[in-house]
Amino acid sequence: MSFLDGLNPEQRAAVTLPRVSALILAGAGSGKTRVLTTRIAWLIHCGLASPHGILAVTFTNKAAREMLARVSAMLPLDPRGMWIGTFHGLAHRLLRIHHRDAGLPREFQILDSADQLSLLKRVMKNLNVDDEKFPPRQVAYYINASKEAGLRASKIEPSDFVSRRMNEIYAAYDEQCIREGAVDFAELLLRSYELLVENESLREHYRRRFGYILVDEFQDTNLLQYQWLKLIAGLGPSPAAEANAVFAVGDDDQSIYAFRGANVGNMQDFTRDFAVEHVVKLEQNYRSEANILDAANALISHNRGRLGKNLWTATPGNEPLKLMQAMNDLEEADYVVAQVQDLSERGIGLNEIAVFYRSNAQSRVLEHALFRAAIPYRVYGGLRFFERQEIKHALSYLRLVANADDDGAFLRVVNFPARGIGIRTLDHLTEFARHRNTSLWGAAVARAGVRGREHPSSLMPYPTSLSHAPRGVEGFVGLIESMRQGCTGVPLPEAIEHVIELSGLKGYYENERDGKDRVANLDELVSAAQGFVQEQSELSPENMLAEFLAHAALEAGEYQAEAGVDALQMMTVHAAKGLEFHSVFITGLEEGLFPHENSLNDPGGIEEERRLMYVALTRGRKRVYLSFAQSRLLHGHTRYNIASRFIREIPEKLIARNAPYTYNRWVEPARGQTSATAEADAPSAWKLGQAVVHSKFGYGVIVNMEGRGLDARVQVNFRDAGVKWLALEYAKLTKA
DNA sequence: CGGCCTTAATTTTTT
DNA sequence: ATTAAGGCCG
Repeated sequence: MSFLDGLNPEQRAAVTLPRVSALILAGAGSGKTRVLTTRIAWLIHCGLASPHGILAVTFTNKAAREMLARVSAMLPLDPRGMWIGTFHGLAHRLLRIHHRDAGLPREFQILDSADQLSLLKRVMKNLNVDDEKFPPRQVAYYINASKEAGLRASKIEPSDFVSRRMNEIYAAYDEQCIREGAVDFAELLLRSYELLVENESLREHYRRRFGYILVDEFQDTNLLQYQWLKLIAGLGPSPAAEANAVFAVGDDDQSIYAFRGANVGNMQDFTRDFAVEHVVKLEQNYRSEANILDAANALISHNRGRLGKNLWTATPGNEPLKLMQAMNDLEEADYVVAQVQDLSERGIGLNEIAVFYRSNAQSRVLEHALFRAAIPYRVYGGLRFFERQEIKHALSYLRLVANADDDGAFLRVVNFPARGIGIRTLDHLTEFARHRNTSLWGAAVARAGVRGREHPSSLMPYPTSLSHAPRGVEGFVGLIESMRQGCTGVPLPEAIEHVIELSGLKGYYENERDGKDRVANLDELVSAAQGFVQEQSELSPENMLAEFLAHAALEAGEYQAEAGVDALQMMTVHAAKGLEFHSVFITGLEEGLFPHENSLNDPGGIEEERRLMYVALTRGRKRVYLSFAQSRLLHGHTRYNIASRFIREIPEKLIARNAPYTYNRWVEPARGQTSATAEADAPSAWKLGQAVVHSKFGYGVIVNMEGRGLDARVQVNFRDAGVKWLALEYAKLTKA
């Protein structure tokens, strides 16, 4: 078979495995996606499975799209029979089909994280929870973690007063979700899981259907996702005699989502639960040149408890990694710009060059420098299209049209654009709604004295001219009613256009000083809907709106994808997973930033950061540039950092430095050097950013100072001992 | 009620 | 630095 050509023996073995469960340990750049897609093509080609019988789960929408594209390229078939998608996407698909069995309204909506938080805040306000003691974010975390552990509020035994209260909020939150017909991300998984647990015939149906299940990025699955898989594969409450074949592909060294519940342990559990006999290791890397791979291997060897895998390459290459020590973040950015220009002049396309950073906040300075140098760039991540406020507003109107009980959507747009509905009015509506156990919309309708949506014929007339948009609750109710009428039987893009116009959103932003982009985005939303309708042509028109709204929540989306434009690629390291580039810049390699300070506290945090660094390194094919800055403006204040430990964990012989080099002055003092005390130096000698040595804590950098003379204290960021305040009078501090 | 102002808090990563 | 929330005045 031609598509088996060019596979190495291990890849071929994996692709052609019989109908058994298997774990594929696929190192970075070892052809993982190729193996997955070829496996699907092979199964279908050999008649072992029909497209209908294949379930392929990926972690990102992008990966799902790519898989679909590559499979369709290999086989002349309509790929729509296959279920290929993300966990959330597939769970959503199940729930849409079986919404009745799952106890959900037909038009249920998906809450993204921001929606979830605002709903939660409302619930907490109702319960009079002190949000000082219970920060909504933490409560949200508790709820999500509980759901990911498969636990409903009723199943949790509170151990203390705090968790009792948390649990009360959790229960109230879920009730409110039901009332509004809203489902958050974790709920998609939990509810579809429960659907299958409780409904044996459904479970049997899907188990029989999906004889072959393939999972990408298995190391990133959480507990609930793994249970979900087991259920569909036939290892549920009433285990089938023979479980389905689960083909799990993963790399423990690239597990970078433990912070949100991913459980690498699933890999070991999997081999046990599915009695896996075939563990295939893909260890040949086809991506990076030897030096880069050596660096990555050396770095990751500092982690303990790995499954054990040794990546090698047949590609030679001794181009050293380049390391730049910059005075500050501006200089670092200039360095990146200069190097990018150099690469570009050598004929490397900008699309083939990527700049990575640990957190989104770091992109700003880089962007500024690139802009000045007139280098086109594209930033991935950051504010997503569907998360922009004007888009959220427009979607909220649509959500109200689809499902009037959506209080979140109601609150978002009831007074936007302003129509004279203030806090007082809303308090009344809220009170009324609570009293009558109805939604805010129900309360508004009652107050406006208009019949509900069951009787659209009794609409009050609504002016099409917007010169004097109706105000007050009546005006709003009339507006939504006429939107609802204007949207029925109309193609989705036109319906959206209608809503954007009628809501007054467009007019509002047209009159705003900086509203140009927002108007453009609203137009873009219509285009997005057009694209969506074309792609989803098999959907029935009445499902189209709900599906589009779900799509918006599930795929926050790279809609401004300017494919074809040659632009430098900028992204967080997380966003870089799965990609590869000719040249890669890893910036901000500083203690506290990368590894991030927040990761230092939790167990395994450093190892996850190291895996993140490993991912970053292994993205590069030919060249890797490392950089760090001694000082950096962050959150409006200058921070003084020392070089990341990850730099030291790469063998020196693989690195070329930008200057005679001192590792940010971590050089051991010459033997016998006199160690002066603090008092011996003039007070003015201590400056921010000064590198110092402490007899006990070792090497560090002064990051803060206060007081004078004998009272003077300095804050030092130590390489190994963390950040400490020291009294200069007593501390044995030496300039390094 | 609504807009404008000040103030405070926030920031790791994202499906 | 940016943004969310809170307070004040028209």
